[in-house]
Amino acid sequence: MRIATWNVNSLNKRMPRIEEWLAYAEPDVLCLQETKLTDANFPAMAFAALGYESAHCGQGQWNGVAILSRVGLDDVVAGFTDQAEEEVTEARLLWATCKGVRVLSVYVPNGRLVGSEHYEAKLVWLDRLRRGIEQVCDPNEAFVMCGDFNIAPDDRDVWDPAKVNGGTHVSEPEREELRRLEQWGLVDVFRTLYDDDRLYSYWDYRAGDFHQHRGMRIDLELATKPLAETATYALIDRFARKGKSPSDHAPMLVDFDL
DNA sequence: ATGGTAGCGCTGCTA
Repeated sequence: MRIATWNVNSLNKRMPRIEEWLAYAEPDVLCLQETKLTDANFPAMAFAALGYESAHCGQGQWNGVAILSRVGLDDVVAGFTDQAEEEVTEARLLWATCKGVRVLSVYVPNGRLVGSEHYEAKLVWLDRLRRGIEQVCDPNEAFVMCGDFNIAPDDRDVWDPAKVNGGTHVSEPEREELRRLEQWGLVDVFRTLYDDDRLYSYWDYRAGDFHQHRGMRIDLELATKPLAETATYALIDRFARKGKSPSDHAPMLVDFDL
């Protein structure tokens, strides 16, 4: 079972590339972030024509998360576990079950500058999400949260920890939130397969960062141990970040032996 | 060359 995640930075702009990528990467499940669409404008029919059921949680101009699946898509819910659907104002969380695997598509707030109100809100947001996971999920079940965490787990996951984003994405309180998820029972699946540095998933559009390979690994799949132990292969597809009109993120996929 | 882009949507915000 191939489960992928991709911050597409506008589904409208990226649709041709996404359709091309679905055809050659053939994920069973694809989590999307930053669709920047309302639900009414989400192209469910186009995905259905490619064999994918889909669900979307959008607000329009910003954010927006989706899950595509060709192996079933059940129990779709948006938002925090302690939040009624009508209270979901920021479209950053979408849950579903795909062939027995609980999947969460997640777009963590950016945080902007360390110490800013946005940074503090990011930490509160992460804490609320983790507490919800601990209440609703079981570390012994098959569960994977996929998406743009806006946190680089380790210094080897960034080109220069002193120069990125005014300190966000690499600060200790943010990384502590990741470690709390790990303490509960989640595993950064990519790191069970690769130890190397300089394996990035995001490069700023500005200053030729992609071509200078000034990037960060902030797109993650965190899986419970029983699921993570079945992982046989992972790939951050840098090819999909090249060429005309790419997203600033590459897609990542993981093969689980299910 | 000491700044650089991209998307949304129409002015500046977000990343």
